[in-house]
Amino acid sequence: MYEQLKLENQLCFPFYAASRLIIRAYQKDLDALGITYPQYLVLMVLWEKDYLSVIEIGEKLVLNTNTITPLLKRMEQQGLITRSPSSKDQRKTMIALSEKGKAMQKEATQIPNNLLKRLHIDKDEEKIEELKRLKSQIKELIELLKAEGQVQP
Amino acid sequence: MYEQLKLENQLCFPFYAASRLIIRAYQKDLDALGITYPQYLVLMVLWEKDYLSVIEIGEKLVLNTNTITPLLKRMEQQGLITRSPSSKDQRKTMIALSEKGKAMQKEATQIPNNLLKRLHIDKDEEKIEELKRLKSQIKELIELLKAEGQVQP
DNA sequence: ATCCAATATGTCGCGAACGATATATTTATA
DNA sequence: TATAAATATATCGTTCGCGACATATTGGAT
Repeated sequence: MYEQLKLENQLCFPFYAASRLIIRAYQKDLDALGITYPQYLVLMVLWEKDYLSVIEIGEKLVLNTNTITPLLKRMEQQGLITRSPSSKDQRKTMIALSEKGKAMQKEATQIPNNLLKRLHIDKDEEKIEELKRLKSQIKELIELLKAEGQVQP
Repeated sequence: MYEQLKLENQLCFPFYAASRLIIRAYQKDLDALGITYPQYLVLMVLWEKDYLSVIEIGEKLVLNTNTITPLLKRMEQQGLITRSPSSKDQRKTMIALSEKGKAMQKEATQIPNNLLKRLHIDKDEEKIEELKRLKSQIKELIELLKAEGQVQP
């Protein structure tokens, strides 16, 4: 009984397990760059658009300042980024890529493809298309979850 | 340039974000029970099959002993489970549900459905079917990722 | 001008995750 | 039957995530 409480039948668990397994699969490449997975995410955000506030980065990664601030401080210590108050609004801490942080983009280009290689599907167009569709569906779910989270209690 | 490094185009990020958003959506129900999300997962494993070794639980949740041992100790302190060495193999620590842990199953039955309610799709058969298919696809990916992780370096 | 709510960031403490490593017990092998 | 290899668990240190709370700055409303 309580069929709905079997791990097998849960929606939540596959996401939890897949997320960690993907991060593990990335580990080797990230170790080579000397960064962690969340740090990699921050860099990706900044490679796309440099000079953002703490909260702007947080919005993109769905993370709060209590997670991001210490993360960014560690990245500053490693010389990947700089943190400086905005001249327009003294409350804001603006984040900018350092030369080291910028240079790392080139080294990181192969990381997404390496994951596909590790899964032996980098030549499998059909499988890659399937993953793209999967990604789109998950994005829809994310929007649904975000909307729910903003409902007033 | 470096189109493949946009957060938008990453496969990894949707899983990472979705996983955390789902856990957040569960939070209210878990708070009411006084447990965390990983603790909820451990309980689900034990509700399905009681009296398992640390490693057996770890295999189901894709977690190592360095994560699970402290987790189980906290659960023991809360009186949810008991930890005792196996008589057959003194190396094994066997985990069993306490009465409190067993009783919690009944209180937890509505948790999975509450998530669907929060997303306003609990009556939407079509959407639920879509999520089931999504779950199956993610499970396939998980198997692929697990197999990769076991390759000798 | 003054006060107040909103906004932006940071701090603190706890509970995961996980790599590296240690310890104890069992099993296999010489 | 010694002894090495395998197995099961635990410990330690670092980095997240995040709830709760504190601090500082800004933009309005009076």
